[in-house]
Parts: sequence; structure tokens; C-alpha cells
Amino acid sequence: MTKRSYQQDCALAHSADLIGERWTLLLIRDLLVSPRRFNELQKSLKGMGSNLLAARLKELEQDGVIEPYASGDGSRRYRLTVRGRALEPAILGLIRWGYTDSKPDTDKGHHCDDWDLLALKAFFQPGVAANLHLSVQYHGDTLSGWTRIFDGHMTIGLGELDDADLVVQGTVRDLFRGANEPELLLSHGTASELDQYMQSFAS
Amino acid sequence: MTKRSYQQDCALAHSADLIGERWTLLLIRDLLVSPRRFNELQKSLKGMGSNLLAARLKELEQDGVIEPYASGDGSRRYRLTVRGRALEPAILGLIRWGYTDSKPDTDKGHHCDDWDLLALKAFFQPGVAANLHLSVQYHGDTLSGWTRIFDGHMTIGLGELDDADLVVQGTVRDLFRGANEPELLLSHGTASELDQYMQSFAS
DNA sequence: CTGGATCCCTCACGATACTG
DNA sequence: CAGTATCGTGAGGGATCCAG
Repeated sequence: MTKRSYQQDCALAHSADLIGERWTLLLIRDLLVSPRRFNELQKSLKGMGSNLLAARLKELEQDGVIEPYASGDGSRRYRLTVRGRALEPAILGLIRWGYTDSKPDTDKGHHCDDWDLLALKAFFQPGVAANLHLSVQYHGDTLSGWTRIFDGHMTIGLGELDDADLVVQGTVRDLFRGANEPELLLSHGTASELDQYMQSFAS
Repeated sequence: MTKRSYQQDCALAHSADLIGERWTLLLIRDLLVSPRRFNELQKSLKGMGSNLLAARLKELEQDGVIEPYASGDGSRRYRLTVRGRALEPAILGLIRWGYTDSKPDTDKGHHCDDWDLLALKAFFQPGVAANLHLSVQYHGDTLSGWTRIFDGHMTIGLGELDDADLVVQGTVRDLFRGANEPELLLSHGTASELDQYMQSFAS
């Protein structure tokens, strides 16, 4: 069987042929935060059948968007290729668009804290943070992640940073939800650094 | 019946709920070029059932992305709302991504010349054209369109401009396909202006 | 236990025909 | 021209089973 296609000679239709099918965009979102194992993806993409997940992974691999690899502990993981990573600007654009009326907390759907790291990056303003060099570690209940601002760029990831300037005891959402008294969550770093950090995101 | 949703508390999932279903992105692409009538959309979206098109139009209207209106000649047309127009940056990003390996002309799928106006805008570089003020009219076999560069922005549209600086006898694709001798297509305007124009697009 | 493959049922989609 | 009605097909959703 061959994949269905829009059969349109148009760059957008071609993108949609590759990443426009159901679940694909959300799958790539997860991989933009960090490489993942099959099971981790399944946990995040609640409602997606395991057969579909396997099929999508295979299609994306054949299209050169993702690639499997053996991670350190011997387990199979999936990560974005260079071509896949090139989707980030477009996806951040869709996040910005969707955020304007998505009203976090009113949706009451499934939620993973690490998605918020990507949303944070979507609203990061390079101009404001041109000369900022700041690493922030988040310690949530179930998982840890970090953001790093350097040379006008922001990078994000899961796990533990060993050189964090700020350490937040809570999630990204905790921090911005309590934006009036954010320093309550700070377990390491200065309030001034935290203020600079929060100033570098739009609205 | 209620629309299916990813039920994820995530801005990208929310975007995907609104515009992630089959054909929706291509439908919005067409409306980004110009408001359209039902029939025009049907012609462009070959393979999409008319029932589906009607359903999508209704969903998008309810979600505040598009709106129907009575155009001058009394016929019903659909156009993007402000919220719908805000999708343009994200869609241009997807066009840029899809273009890198879509190889126009090798696809041999359905093609409408007006899609190329949007692709042109996707590769427009505001920085290069910061002080450029230039309107270009394209006269294709079946349809006419134009681009206007002003104040670092590009706008596009269908139909006839009455104050075009350059008039190209051909489509956008004709112009860039014959980029070695583009002035052959010029029926009005100078070769110097044309050169400035073509310099303001990436790669 | 992870990383899938297989089956089955349902509904979204695609094609066509029909109506105001 | 602008849709609605109908219906067959296949993609998607959920459970279960199997291999390393």
C-alpha cells in the first residue's frame, strides 16, 4: 500500500503530505523537546493506537524526518533528523497561534509539563534577551527540564543541568501562573536574574 | 455530533484541533491569497468531496477562522477573519519547510499559479527589501495576480493592479524558471527594477 | 518490560448524484 | 452557483497478542 497524497504541486501540500496526518505534528512536538522511546511517546499521545504510532514512526523515518538510534542504555529511541529539526520554526508559529485562545488550565485535557518548555521557546524574544546568558532548571513533581538562553538563542531539554543559574522548584506553568511572586519558587539564583528571565518572553 | 479533539492541554494540540484535519490547511492557503467562492475552492482542492468542503467551511466559521460574506456581485464568498489571517506566518513557515525538497515541476501534481504568489511571499526577505517600493503584475494564461513590496512588507493578490511598476507576461514560476533571462518576460518596467525585485527573495 | 504486530469495529473521508 | 444526500471504502481507535 502506498501513502495517500494531495497530489498538488505546492510546497504546503508537500509539507502536509509528510507531516499533515493525524497525530504526526504532536509526535514531532514531543521529539522537539527530547528524543523519546516508543513507550514515552505512547504515554504522551494518549488515544493513539500503538499500531498507528509504529506506522507514523516508520513513515517519518522513510521521509527523513526522524531516525531511530540506540541510546546509551541500549534502548531504542527516536530523534529528529536535521530536516526534522528544521520544522521547529513552523511548529513554534502554530504554538503561538494556538495559544492565543487555548487558555491553559481551562482545557482540562491531558497535559505533560515538558510541552510547556516548547511553548516557552515559542514566546521567547531574542531581541530582548540579546545579551542574556542564563540557564534555568525546573524541578517538577514527575519530571525535570531546563532552558538555556545564550547568544540570543534558547535551547531546551529534559533532565538535570549541572550549571544552572536559577533553580525553580516547580514547572514552567507553576512559575508563570504565580508571576506576581515568582521568587517563592526559586531555590537557587537571584530575583534580579529571574526578572530578566521572565522579561524575555512575549505577553 | 461533536468534533473530535486531541483533548490535550497544549497550544499545538489546540491548533491541530482547529486546523489540523485533512484539507483544512490547503483551504486556508487558498484564502490567504484571496477570498474565494465555494466553486473556486472546489476547483483548487481537487479530490475533496463537496460535502467535506461544506463541512470544513462551517467548522472554520464556527471557530472564527473564516467568515462568509456577500461580495460586490452578490455572490457568496469566504474570507479569513483577523484570527485566520494570523495563521499566515505559521503557514509560510510550513511552505519554506516543504519547499526544500518538493522540487517544483518534478511533482507533476495538480497546480494553480496563484499558489506561487504565496510561496514567493514565504521567501521574501524584508531585510533586503527594507527600502524597496515595487509593485509587480503577473499576467498568466488563465489568471492574473500581483505582488506589492512596501515598507518592508509584501502583500499579494489576484486581479489587476493599476499602478504596477513591472508587468510580467507570465506566471511567477515562468519568471523564476527563466531567471537567467527574466527580462524577456517584462512588458513594462526596467531591468534594474526587476533585478532588485528578484534579489529580495531567499535562495 | 519494551517495541511493536494483528485483528476488528467504527467513523471520517471520497465520489457521485441530486436539489434550491 | 452553492451546497445537501447517499453510500462504499479505508484510515483511525482500542484491545490483545507476540518477540527480544
